[in-house]
Amino acid sequence: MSSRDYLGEFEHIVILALLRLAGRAYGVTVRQEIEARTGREVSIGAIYATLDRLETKGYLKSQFGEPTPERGGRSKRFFHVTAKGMSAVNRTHRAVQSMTQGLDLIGSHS
Amino acid sequence: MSSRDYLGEFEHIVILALLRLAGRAYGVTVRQEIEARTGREVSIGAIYATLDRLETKGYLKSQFGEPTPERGGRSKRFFHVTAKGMSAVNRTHRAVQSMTQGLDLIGSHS
DNA sequence: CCAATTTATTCTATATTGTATAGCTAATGT
DNA sequence: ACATTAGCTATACAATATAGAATAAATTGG
Repeated sequence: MSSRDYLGEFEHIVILALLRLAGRAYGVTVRQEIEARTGREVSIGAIYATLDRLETKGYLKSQFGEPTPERGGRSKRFFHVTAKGMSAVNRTHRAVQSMTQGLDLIGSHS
Repeated sequence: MSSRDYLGEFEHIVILALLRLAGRAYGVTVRQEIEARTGREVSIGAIYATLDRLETKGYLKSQFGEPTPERGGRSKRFFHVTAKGMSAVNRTHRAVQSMTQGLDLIGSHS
């Protein structure tokens, strides 16, 4: 466990997107999922930079997929969260949770 | 609402500490609260830098308190969260919440 | 097979956050 | 006045956030 143990705000969002996209997570879908869920618009460059950083830290692994039978376009790079990545999300979650405990914030009850 | 609408990871933790400390939040207590709740150790400088930035953004306000009847020492600078700051926390919370919806993370059920 | 089109990734550059250490100030007590 | 205490400021640097332009790999039409 190195000095920077918590996920950055955006790293957190991105890794959650990967978890919900499960097997079909790659740049474009990650971006869509974030926008669809939160309404937040992010550049595709921001997504990849973050994915790369997370992979470097060992929180993600990626592999290129076979070309799909669609129109055209380069092959997708699929990402998935590693066990180490899961610990990081959980750690981050626990921290916020413990600080939130007992406070009355919107969406915090039930 | 400017381009950077979400609280950074540490900003988030700090502002939550202020909320739970209510009227008695100043550098030292904020640091203690974070350490007590999360076990995370941060330098006092990190705390102030973040408080200053949040205040600059209008998320916090501060004022110096009267000297206390204790041993000695400089007077405390008390911080409180503004309405704008509350929106920011809530916005940040909602984002994570919406991305977490339905996922099975530790501490996410109940 | 070549050019155009499509989808996706990589590069690069900059602003904002995270974080620590050292140094400075304002009270109090003697 | 001086030492001691508690707390705040200054500064510097590393890591993260973010966008835009450039590049690459497929597919299809002619």
